[in-house]
Amino acid sequence: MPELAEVEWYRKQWNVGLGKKIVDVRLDGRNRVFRGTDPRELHRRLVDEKFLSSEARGKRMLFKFSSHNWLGIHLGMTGKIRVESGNFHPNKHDHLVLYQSERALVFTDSRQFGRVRFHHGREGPDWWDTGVPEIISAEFDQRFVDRFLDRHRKAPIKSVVLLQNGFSGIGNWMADEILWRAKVRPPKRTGKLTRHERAAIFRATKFVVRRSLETLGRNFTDPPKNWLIHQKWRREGVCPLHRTLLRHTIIGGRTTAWCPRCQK
DNA sequence: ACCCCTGTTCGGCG
DNA sequence: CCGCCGAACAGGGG
Repeated sequence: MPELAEVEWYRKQWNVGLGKKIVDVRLDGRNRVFRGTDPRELHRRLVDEKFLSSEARGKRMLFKFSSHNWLGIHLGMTGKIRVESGNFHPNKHDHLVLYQSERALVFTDSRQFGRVRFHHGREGPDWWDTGVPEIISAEFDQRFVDRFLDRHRKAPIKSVVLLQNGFSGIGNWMADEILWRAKVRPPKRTGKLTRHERAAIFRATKFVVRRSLETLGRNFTDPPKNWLIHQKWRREGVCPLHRTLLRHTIIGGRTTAWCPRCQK
């Protein structure tokens, strides 16, 4: 599921455990989700430490613990974060469980495309600061977008909006939502976009992200009824504007829905 | 049985 | 070396 707005919602699920100590950790270090990290160190260092804070950037999350311990989580396609009771017993896909006295903080991921990273150090993990601006920040402006688009002239715009180096946190449904709102055809080569279309893509990106954070990101409620996402997966999905039948294509290996009437 | 998938990474190709 | 694309990862759901 998770794109930036859902990630934000998942991140907050563990907030109920803020300020409380981790009393035990359960994990299977051989699991793929721990690739590139040392799960034994994670286990050893987190026990007895307090959960202090968390933050999200794009689709990534960072959880901070006392004594300079940091936990990074990426949910991949099917990852989820939730809270269970203190006597919770993990099931097959519950790859990481942080027990506190009153609850269990659980990371689960059936397909194991997600990832858990651990870092110990006063400075915080070097993999956290990528230099890519958050879409809601002021640094994500028209100039940044223009420069990014210029670097990918040959690719279809749909693929470019999915690149995390530029459009941090945008995933498949948000990309389609943005291009539909900007009235741009997803297969269009990025280098063929007019100045006007680039501006529309920039504005639509800001808008879709902001509104998604206010709905999905806040309490997992649906985005507005007149958004494309509600039609995109329907066999007979129609454009929310004037009920034209949507067209479906594969772009960059991803299912893409768009309105042949609105999008040029 | 078969095909689909809201993500990322890697190898091949041009 | 760079940019682009398809495959692979792994499992559940339609």
